[in-house]
Amino acid sequence: MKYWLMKSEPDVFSIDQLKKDKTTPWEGVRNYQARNFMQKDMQVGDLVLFYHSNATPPGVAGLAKVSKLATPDKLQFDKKSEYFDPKATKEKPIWYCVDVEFVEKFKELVSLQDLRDNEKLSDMLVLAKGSRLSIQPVDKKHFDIVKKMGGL
DNA sequence: GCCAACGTTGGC
DNA sequence: GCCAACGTTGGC
Repeated sequence: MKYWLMKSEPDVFSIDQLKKDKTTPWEGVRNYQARNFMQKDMQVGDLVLFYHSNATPPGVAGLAKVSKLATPDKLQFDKKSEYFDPKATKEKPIWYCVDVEFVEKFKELVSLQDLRDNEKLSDMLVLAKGSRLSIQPVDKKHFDIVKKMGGL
């Protein structure tokens, strides 16, 4: 069982939306490192810190879990989508996404500042300077602390 | 809206 | 393979 942090802009897709939808394909990732995590490392049941980026304030909003192994991201074939990739073919897809299922929303958002203020989290990837990766592995010890900070 | 940091592209 | 130019992310 592994642990992850996945970023989403709440204006685009929030944890409340995920709660409503129950599950969603994590489409639109167009970064190779992030794709590789989904395609190669994620297993069904892995737990996810659902992070709101570009928010006021930014931070971890709750928990989700991987509910389906990676399959080709269908938006890469959709000419009307902003995520269309002309180099991708059905035979040789380039982009993959897992399905993510709602688990629980935190009682209160654990803000980026809250994470920074906790010295036990000082080596968390999301706190590293210039860290833009939208999907990151998280140590179990960090996951447990953040979960507790979120009141779960 | 600004801009630092990082990723990608493409000419050579 | 190098690297300048460009594009994107995401905090502020």
